[in-house]
Amino acid sequence: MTRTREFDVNETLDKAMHLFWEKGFVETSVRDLVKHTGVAHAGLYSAFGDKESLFKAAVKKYCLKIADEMFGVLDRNNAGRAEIEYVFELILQMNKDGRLRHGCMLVNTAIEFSETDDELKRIVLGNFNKLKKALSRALTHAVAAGEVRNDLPVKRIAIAMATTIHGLAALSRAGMSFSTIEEAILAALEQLD
Amino acid sequence: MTRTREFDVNETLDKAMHLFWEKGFVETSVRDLVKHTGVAHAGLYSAFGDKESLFKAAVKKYCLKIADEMFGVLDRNNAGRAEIEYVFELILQMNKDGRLRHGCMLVNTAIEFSETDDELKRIVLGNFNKLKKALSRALTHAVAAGEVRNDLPVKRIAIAMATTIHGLAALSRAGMSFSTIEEAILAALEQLD
DNA sequence: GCTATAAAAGATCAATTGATCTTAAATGGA
DNA sequence: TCCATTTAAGATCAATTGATCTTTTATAGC
Repeated sequence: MTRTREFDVNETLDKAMHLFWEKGFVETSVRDLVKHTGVAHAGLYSAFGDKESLFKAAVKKYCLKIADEMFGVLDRNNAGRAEIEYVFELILQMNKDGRLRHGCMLVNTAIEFSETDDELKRIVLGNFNKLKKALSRALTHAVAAGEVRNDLPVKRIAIAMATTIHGLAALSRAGMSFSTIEEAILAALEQLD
Repeated sequence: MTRTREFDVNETLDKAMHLFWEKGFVETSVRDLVKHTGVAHAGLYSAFGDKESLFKAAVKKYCLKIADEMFGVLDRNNAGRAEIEYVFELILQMNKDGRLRHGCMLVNTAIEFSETDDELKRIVLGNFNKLKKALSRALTHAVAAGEVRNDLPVKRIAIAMATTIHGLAALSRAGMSFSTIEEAILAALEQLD
């Protein structure tokens, strides 16, 4: 009884996410979004509400798609040292192939928004804590399995690693050299021995 | 033979710097600057040029005033472990008393600008490298003086510490808890033993 | 085929932006 | 005292913003 939508909502959200990831919220105009997604102004508004709602949907999609892709491996039942090393290896690889060229959308959002939007602040802090806990679990397993030094202060190292990862996100966006990124990652892993 | 300026240029730049530090470039309007500095629109333009020039002057002032205040101690002739510990202690203190509430202006600028403005990108990367080199020098002295483990990989740990400091800047702005900041700092210092 | 409905397209709105222009006030040497 | 010059104040400009409104097009049940 009604005209069918011609664009794919999920695909459009994905394109919007990448544009917001690159340019942030205020520097991305609705016209930019129209051009980049190929969806008309009214189409975006009917599907996602206003620009702010679209941005928040994009951030949530980033958490599910990108952050989970990067750190989901830590949630495996008996994730240990190998999974932690895999995460840092992946960060290195993503730096090399350009996937972290724009940094981390959550860190970018923290800088742009955490002082003015409580929901976004909660999302950013929540994801840091999620990463911290996942690292803690994996480190605990690693200690039990004798894969790391046995006096390792698990919670402290988990926080240090999560902090390093967030620092690397900022440095990646800033265009830091690959070799510097690599050194920071090697130092993070050497804390385990 | 001419009317004297009624406002102090340095003081005005300082006020503008703090507003830009808090809100970033695009979210700070010229009207905000007029209100916050108490200097009329034309006064700002005659003294600093356009908004972009004022922002860059503010970033350079931040480097000289804030960054030097935080890390200048590392440039002392024989800075060693004590000076490194002082820097991290200062970061902790500045988190506690709110001076890092808005994060680090250089990290904020990196996120907002390093993809679109080469001069600002150079300034941000240059300051990272300056910090890295200062830490390297101090670590080298610390190794020579036997203040840290003697197999310490100086360059790598310097990069790791600088990365941690940049991560802490992002987390501070994001409103991370004081205890988490403290744990990250303790982990950074424990790498020395 | 007809009609009610919703999507697509893009014109248009008021508000805000950075920047400029106009006017009035203040200064200090002649 | 007077005038050339610079500053201060703020009105104003064109451009851009997010959002809405209007018109056209496509759809699916009858």
